[in-house]
Amino acid sequence: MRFALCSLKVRKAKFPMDDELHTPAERRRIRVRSAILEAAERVFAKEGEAGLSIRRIADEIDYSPAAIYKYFGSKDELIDELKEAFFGRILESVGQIIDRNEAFPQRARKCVAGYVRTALEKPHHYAAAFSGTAPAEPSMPDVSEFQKSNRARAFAILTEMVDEGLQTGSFRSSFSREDAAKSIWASMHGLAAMIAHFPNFPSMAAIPSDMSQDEFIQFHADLVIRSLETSPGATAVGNCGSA
Amino acid sequence: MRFALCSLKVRKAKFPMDDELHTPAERRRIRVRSAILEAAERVFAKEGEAGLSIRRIADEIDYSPAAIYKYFGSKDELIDELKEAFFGRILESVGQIIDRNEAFPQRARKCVAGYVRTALEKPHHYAAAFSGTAPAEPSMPDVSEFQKSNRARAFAILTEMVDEGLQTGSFRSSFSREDAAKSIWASMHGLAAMIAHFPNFPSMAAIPSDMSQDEFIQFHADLVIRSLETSPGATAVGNCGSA
DNA sequence: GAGTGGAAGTAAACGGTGTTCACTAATTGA
DNA sequence: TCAATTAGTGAACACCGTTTACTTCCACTC
Repeated sequence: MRFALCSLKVRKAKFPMDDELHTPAERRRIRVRSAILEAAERVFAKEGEAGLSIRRIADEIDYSPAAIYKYFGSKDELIDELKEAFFGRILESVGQIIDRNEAFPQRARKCVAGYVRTALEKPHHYAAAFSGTAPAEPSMPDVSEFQKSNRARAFAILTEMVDEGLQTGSFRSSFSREDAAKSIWASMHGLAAMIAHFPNFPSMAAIPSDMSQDEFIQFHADLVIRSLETSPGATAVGNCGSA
Repeated sequence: MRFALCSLKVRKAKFPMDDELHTPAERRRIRVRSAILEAAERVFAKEGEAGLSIRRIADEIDYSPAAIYKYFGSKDELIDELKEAFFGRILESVGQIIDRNEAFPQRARKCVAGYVRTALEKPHHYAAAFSGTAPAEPSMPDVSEFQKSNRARAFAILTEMVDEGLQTGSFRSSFSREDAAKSIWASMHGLAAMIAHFPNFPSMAAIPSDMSQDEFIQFHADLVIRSLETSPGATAVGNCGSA
């Protein structure tokens, strides 16, 4: 009795939604799945993407490598989940900053600096999240699927912030909200990527800097916001408050 | 006769400097070495870092995989050389722009835009050049070694440009030349990395843009330079000349 | 409680990777 | 011409992601 009907994805049981997880089997499944992700997280943070292998994860939790494929379709799928969770953490951190009761341009600066700082709490993760030439279309099949991703939500937050800047007159009215937000994103991503790549940027071999990394992040954030401001004469550029 | 004296790197003959390459053996060695690099280049540009394997290169030039190790110490060493050559191309392109006879702020903008555009002629290369958490100290042992690298020379060019901006009064005098240059570098790297990762940035799933990619590069470059200007009132932001 | 269907988990294998080693073939210099 | 060095090779090692056939175990129905 070996018919191939419905043969694709026979093995991998579906992951129970988190609204209800009554049966012991489901609870157990969630526990094992989390253990895998946590082990992966551990290895990843310590040794980067290169050091992360299915066999290594399996070792870490005393499982066989094949067992992991009962919970994740592929290594990429597993790593994508790590990245998504990581972006969730950045999102949360930036969200906290943006919700604070503070005057606009200063809040915007802190928002940019906060993104970079949070991103760099796990340099390996950040580097990996943007590594390689990436998901053009196929991996993001559905529009609504993308809008639920933490990347997209982070971008939405950024756009709202730009909107506020435009409406309060802090930012030049000729800028489109989306394009300005994308430019900000590119600039702050650039610094984060730079530091993730050169661990002690802005200091580099033979080109030391008199700023600490944290001061430079603030400096860069000031400049990024300054580029959009209506009259950037008297901004905070130069004095580098760190929080 | 199997003493271990001087046993490290016995096999790999040293690569002849390019000042004199008289003997046929040396010429031949250079030819083979170049063939390897060209094959690697070919595969890399087409399939990215993931598709590049020693065996694949060997296939391409009808050699055995082991032969390649007579010319390169490791795969990483080979790839590093590809990256370095790639940065050389960016450097040359930006250098051409910066040498043109043109008014300052406009030239600076074109310089930034030029970096991004040239970087993206080979997206795979650019993504790879900054992939992973990178050479902290060990791979850049010598200061003078670093200063000869194309990365360092590119940075030097950027610093000179900032200097010009400071001296002509285009840029705010309170900025340090190095820090301003590093901020610019981070911002333009950010856009390049973004496009290398999302091939049709600034358009993304569900968030289209009314700008073409080239227009957006110009727009971003305008903003980056604007962030440093003394009085950025009447800059070119908005009108997106593409060359 | 017995039995059954399906999920959990595993050992072994497949085809791939970077790299090394012992070896032969070719080239060079004296 | 002969010795020494170099170029090049095939086979192997240790690893990788993934699949397959298999056993074990659990939950549910009769």
